[in-house]
Amino acid sequence: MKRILQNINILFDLTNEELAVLEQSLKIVTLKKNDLFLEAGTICEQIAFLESGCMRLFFDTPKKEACSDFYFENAVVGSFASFLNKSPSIVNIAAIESCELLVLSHNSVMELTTNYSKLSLLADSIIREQFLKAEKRESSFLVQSPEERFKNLLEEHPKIFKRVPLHFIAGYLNITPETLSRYRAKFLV
Amino acid sequence: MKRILQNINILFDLTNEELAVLEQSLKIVTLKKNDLFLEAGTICEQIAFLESGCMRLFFDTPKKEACSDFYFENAVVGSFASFLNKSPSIVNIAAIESCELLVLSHNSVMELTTNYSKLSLLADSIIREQFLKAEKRESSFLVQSPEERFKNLLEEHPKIFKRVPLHFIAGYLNITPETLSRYRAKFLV
DNA sequence: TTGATTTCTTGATTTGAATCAATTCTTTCC
DNA sequence: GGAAAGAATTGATTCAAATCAAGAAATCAA
Repeated sequence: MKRILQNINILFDLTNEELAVLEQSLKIVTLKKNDLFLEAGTICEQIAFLESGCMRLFFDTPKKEACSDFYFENAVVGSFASFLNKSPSIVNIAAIESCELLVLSHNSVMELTTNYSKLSLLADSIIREQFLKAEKRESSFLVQSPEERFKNLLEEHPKIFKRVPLHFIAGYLNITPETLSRYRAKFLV
Repeated sequence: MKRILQNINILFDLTNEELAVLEQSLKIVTLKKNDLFLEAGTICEQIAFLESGCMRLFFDTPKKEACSDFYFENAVVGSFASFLNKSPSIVNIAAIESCELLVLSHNSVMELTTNYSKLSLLADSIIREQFLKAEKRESSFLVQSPEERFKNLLEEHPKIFKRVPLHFIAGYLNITPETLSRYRAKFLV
């Protein structure tokens, strides 16, 4: 059984039936580096659990690609704004490394959450998590300086620097790669 | 009947029973200018519909209050992150003007959404809306310059400038009041 | 392996916004 | 109504990060 299913099972104590239907609904998808999971302008029709690899969410901009979020093993991947509203996405999501995803279609999600109460709890819990993340992210822009954001990321998620190209991290922090490079030199990373 | 209930009724075509239970659950609260609806560190135990007046959401920071969102008539007010997770809020919400609020407790929301399908749809729709808003807001920081954010706000929500003190707007745009003042002079507002 | 991209670093310069400071304009409320 | 507090403007200066510009290092592909 996939690691992600194990984790979900541990947290939500699924019945055999729930586990079975969830497993049947999940489609395994592999992406190569740089492959798009979601393209801005299209509707996010699916949500995925990231079994292995890492990905990034980014906005299109004239000059650069404004990287905005990273996903690692066990993350839930997708644009909830687009998925839930069935509206065109304003974000892209792409693989940074080769990735293995367990994908749920919109229909599957609806079916699973309406018919299985524990899966509905799982969905709720994922949604709740998103709200926390969004609030923290917004606060980071409003209350921290770029340098503070850098130090904070370094402290809380040092592994990101091992796996993600620095120019993506620069985008996430909303600074240029040059500035990130100087921060790194300054703090002896 | 309160305007907000009318609007909800129009959108969701409630039954008489639904309308009645919703109305019974709503508690009318009035706030004076600067009164707090939610204080950072406490759990957001209630969500409100703003019947009249306007409010702001802001983060605590050492120097300034980093204003982050505004609410006007018909808005849904609260920290979803704190409300849904029952976790301490990292945001404050306060009245900018005298406000009349229709308040729902956490229990009421749970009861209403589990027992009345149309009210559950209403809740879902509010949640969906939040995701769209959060994604747009994040994109504004990553893809727009401060000056572009200003011009955009001026174009899309000119009335904000009529009702909200400028230093709050400056916080929302993540610039100083001085800079906002100069933008205004530059664009002849 | 080597040549070619791409990524990262380092330096010099520019620039936009913050800061500091002073004044005017508005509210608020005794 | 007038004093006091708060909000907004305007100017001078500083500063942090962007930009511009090479190079170095690493990755990729032929």
